[in-house]
Amino acid sequence: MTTSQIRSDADLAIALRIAVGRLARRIRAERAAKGLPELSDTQFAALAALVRHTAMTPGELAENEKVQPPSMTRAIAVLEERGLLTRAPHPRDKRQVALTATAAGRSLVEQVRRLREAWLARRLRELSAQERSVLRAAAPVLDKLSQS
Amino acid sequence: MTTSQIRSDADLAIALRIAVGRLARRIRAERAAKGLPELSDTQFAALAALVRHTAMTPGELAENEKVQPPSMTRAIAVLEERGLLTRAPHPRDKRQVALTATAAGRSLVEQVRRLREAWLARRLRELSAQERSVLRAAAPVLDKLSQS
DNA sequence: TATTGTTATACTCTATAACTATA
DNA sequence: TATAGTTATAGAGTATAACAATA
Repeated sequence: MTTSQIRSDADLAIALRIAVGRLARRIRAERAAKGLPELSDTQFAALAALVRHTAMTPGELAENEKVQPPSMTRAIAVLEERGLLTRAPHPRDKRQVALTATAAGRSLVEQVRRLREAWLARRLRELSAQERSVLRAAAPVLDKLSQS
Repeated sequence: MTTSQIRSDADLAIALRIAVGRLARRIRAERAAKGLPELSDTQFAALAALVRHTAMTPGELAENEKVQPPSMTRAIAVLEERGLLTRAPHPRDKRQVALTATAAGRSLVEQVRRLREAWLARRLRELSAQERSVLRAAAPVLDKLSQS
């Protein structure tokens, strides 16, 4: 089927699955391209979470990224070696550790995001004004879908 | 920023990046959920390519999925062990191998797709008719974006 | 006793290099 | 000589199980 023949919700689901999957892969591919430090998905996701929520613990990060605690331990070790995060004692619980992104860590997350967004913004400029306005209307709906 | 305040193309790029990335992860997560045979991304992508284009060679599959030939050799070996594809001599070139998905392979690819689309179709039914029509208009534009 | 985090160990996936068979 | 595919081997990432420190 082609996307110009979307009738039922089932057809819409198929068209969205294909387009969203391919677009997400294309956006993700922009990370590796530009000589930035290579981080795995888990490492990057953990660092991005720390940029957003400061002083998270390894357990919270593991839960957040749906990996097992030992996997997060390893990811954190790599990020610490590269100076992208620091550890501090947890204020109340001596078993836990409070992690914080360094300035270098925050900067790296921003650079990667800018790369991805720049690629997408270039593609958007190649669309017609009408196509862009369709996407502008769709963005909040896609966001809602993604949160369900 | 929230998606209700999308003004510039840069803002639109940010909103789309976030929503598309999250939605793609959510759709992909439906594969593992339901007791189907576990296949890696490369294995599944190779099998899906064989469902679409019959009698591909290992080299074509490797090129198609952007992996090195030895990685595809391994993926093919797993798919063959599980009875999801079969090998045949290449008609002209004895160095090459012609691969074909078995009935079981085709069936598995369809089941995984149905799972993902069913999840998405359920989410779509929770939207208003107007939201669905916005997505219906956006699907071809997203498709075009993803192909650039 | 339960929980947080780490270490030990094994499995999977991918890559590069070397090899075999065919063109 | 060059090409298609495979085998050998190593590196990165994740998981389960076992352990130490703390609650």
